[in-house]
Amino acid sequence: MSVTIKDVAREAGVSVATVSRVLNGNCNVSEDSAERVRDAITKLNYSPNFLGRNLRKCETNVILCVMPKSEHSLYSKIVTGMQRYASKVGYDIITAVSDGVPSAEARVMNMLYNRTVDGVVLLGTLFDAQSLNRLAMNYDVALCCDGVTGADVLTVAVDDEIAAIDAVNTLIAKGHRDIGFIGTTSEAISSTARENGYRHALQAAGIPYREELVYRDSYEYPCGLDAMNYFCGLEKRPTAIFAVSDLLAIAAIHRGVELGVKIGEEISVMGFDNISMCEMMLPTVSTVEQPCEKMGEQVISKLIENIHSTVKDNKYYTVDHKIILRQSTGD
Amino acid sequence: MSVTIKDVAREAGVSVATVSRVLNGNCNVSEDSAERVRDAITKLNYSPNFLGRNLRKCETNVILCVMPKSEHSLYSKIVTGMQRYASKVGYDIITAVSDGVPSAEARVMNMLYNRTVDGVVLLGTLFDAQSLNRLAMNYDVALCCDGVTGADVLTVAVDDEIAAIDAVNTLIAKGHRDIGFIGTTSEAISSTARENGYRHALQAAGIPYREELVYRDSYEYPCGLDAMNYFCGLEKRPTAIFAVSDLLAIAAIHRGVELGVKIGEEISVMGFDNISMCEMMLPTVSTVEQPCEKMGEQVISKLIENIHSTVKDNKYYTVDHKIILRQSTGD
DNA sequence: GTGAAAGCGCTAACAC
DNA sequence: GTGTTAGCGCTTTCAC
Repeated sequence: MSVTIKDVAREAGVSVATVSRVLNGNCNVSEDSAERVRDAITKLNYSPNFLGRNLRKCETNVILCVMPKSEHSLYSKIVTGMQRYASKVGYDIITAVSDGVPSAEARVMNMLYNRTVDGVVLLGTLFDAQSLNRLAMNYDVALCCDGVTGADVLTVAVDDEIAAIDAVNTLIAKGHRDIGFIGTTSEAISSTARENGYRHALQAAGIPYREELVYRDSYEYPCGLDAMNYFCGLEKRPTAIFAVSDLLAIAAIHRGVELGVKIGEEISVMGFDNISMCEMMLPTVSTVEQPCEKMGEQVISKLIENIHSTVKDNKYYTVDHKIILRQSTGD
Repeated sequence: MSVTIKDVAREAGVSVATVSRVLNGNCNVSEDSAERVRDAITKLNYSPNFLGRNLRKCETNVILCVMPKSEHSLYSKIVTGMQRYASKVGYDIITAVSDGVPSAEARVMNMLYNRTVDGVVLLGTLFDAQSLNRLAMNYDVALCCDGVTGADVLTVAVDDEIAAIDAVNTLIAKGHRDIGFIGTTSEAISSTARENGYRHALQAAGIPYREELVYRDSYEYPCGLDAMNYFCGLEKRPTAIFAVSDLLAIAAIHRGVELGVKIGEEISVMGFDNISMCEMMLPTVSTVEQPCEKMGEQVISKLIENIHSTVKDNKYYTVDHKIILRQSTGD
C-alpha cells in the first residue's frame, strides 16, 4: 500500500541505491539521474520510511526529554532551547511527562532500551545516583536543571548554592534579618543546594540560623499555601521569605494576600526559576532566573556529542543565574 | 555490541522464533522452553529492538500529540488523559510543541509521513480544512479541543457555542447587560463558535449587540491586557466580560486590578478552559471547564480504533462543559 | 511445540 | 556514476 524506495527507483528508472544517494545528499549522482529521482518522488508523493532507515543505521536522531510536569515550571522553556539546537543538527526532541511518579519515569525509559530514541535528557529526575550511573554505562543520558549528588552523569544546571546565596544576600541587602525559607524534603540538588545557600548566606551576614524559619514539604502548590499559614502563625513573623521555586513562592503570596499581609512591604517573597507566571501574578514575583533556553541548547549539544563519541563526557556544567526584582520584594 | 534476539536464542538453546513467541506472549511454547528463554533474557539483560519490530509490523504503537504551547493551557491535562488511555492499550504518547508557528507544526508531521508514529492528535491546529482533509485521506489524524470548520476529521471537543451561551447566560442571570467580549481573529471553531454563542445569548435575552463591546486580537497574554485597557477607556464600561480563554481573562483581570477596578464587583470576568492558574490567581477566576482528561481518553480511543480499521470514523464528538464560579464574578 | 526462512524498507560496501 | 546485494532485528508463515 505504502510507496517505498523500490517504487521510486522503478519510476525513475534507476536502482534503489541511486534513490538512496539522492535522499541522503550523496553527491556521486549525475544531475540527470538526480532530477529523475526527484521527479519520481514528487509524482509518487514518497516519504522515506524511517523505520527502515533507523534500523539500518542503528540510530533514530530522536532525543527524549522526560520531565515531572509541563505546567508552571521552567521545563517548557528548556525544551524550546533543546529544540532550537536539535533542529539545527537534524535531531528531533520528543517529550514525556512522568507526573513525578517514579514508575512512570522508569516506564518511558523503555524508549531508550528499545532503541526508539538515541538519548534521554532528564529534567528533575527521581532516579537515584546509583540507577543513573548504571544507566549511563549503557546509554546516553543527561540531566538538566537538576543534578543528582553522586551521579557521574552529564549535567547542565545553575550553581544552585551560589544562586541561592545571591538571592538571600539580595534580601539581606534590603535590610531583612528575619528571613524564612520554603524548601522541600527532596534530595535533589536543586533543593539541598539552595537550602545550603540560604544557610551560608545567613552565616556570612552574621545572622543566626533559626530552624523555625524553615518550612519543608513537597514542590506542590498547596505546600506553599501551608508554608505561609505557618509563617503567619509565628509569634515573630519573618519579613522576607525565600522559596526554592516560583510555584511555592506564588502559593505563599496567594495565601499571604488572603491573610491580609502586604506582600513586598510586611513580607517580601522571592522565588526561583522565573517562570512566566511571575509576571502575570499581582504582585509580580521577584525571583532567580535560570537561563532556560541556553541550558536546553547546551545539554543537547553535549548529549549529541556523547552519542557520537565512545568516550563519554559526564561533567557537571554550570550556567549563570540572574536576580530579577519585582513587586513581591517591594521593587 | 547490542544483544539481539539471536543471542537470546543461542543462550536459551532455542530458535529465534521461539524467543519471539515468548516475547509476544504467544502460548504455543512449552513451559520449559519459555523458562529457558526468560532466564536467557534476564542473564543477557536483553531488550527487544523496536526498530526491527516496528519495521516488520509496520506500526510503532506511538501516537504524536501536537500542540501550540504547553504552558498556561488545558493541553497538559488533555495529554494526561491521553496517556492514561494509551497506556492501558499498549500505546505511548509523545508530544511536540509548535509554538503556534505553522511551519513548525507542518514539520513535526514528518513523524507521521516517515512512519515514526502511527497517528497524530492535533490540539489547536493551524492547518486549514483542506490540508486536514488531504492528510486524513492517507493518515490517522484527530483533532481535540478545537475543531476546524469544513474539516471532515475525527474531532473531540466541547460544544463551544452552547458552552459560550451558558457562560454569557450566567452573567446575564447575575443582572449584567453590558457584557464585553474578548475574542480572537482566529478562524478556529473555539474562537468563532464562542463568539457566536456570546451573540446568541445576548439576542435571546433581548440585549442589543454592540460592536464596541467586542475586542478581538490573538490568544496571547498581552492581548488580554490591551483588551482591558480598551474596555476601561470606554465612556460606558461593561460590567462583565467574557473571554474565550482563561489566559486572556487572567490578563484582563491583571490589568483591571492595576487600573484600580474592583474585579467581581465593578467588572466581573469569566474565562474559558479552567486551567489550573484560575485557582492560583487572586481574585480566583470563574470559567467554563472542559473535561480535559475525558477528552484526551476519548480522542485516543477513537483514533486507535481508526488506526486498526479500514473505514475511518471522522465524526465530531462533543463532550459536556461545566460552569465554575469563583471570585472574578463575585462568587 | 518448534525451527527455517522470507522479508519489512532502508543504507552502504563492493564491483563494475 | 551506477547497480547488486547483504543485512540491520524482528515477526510470522509454513513445514514438520
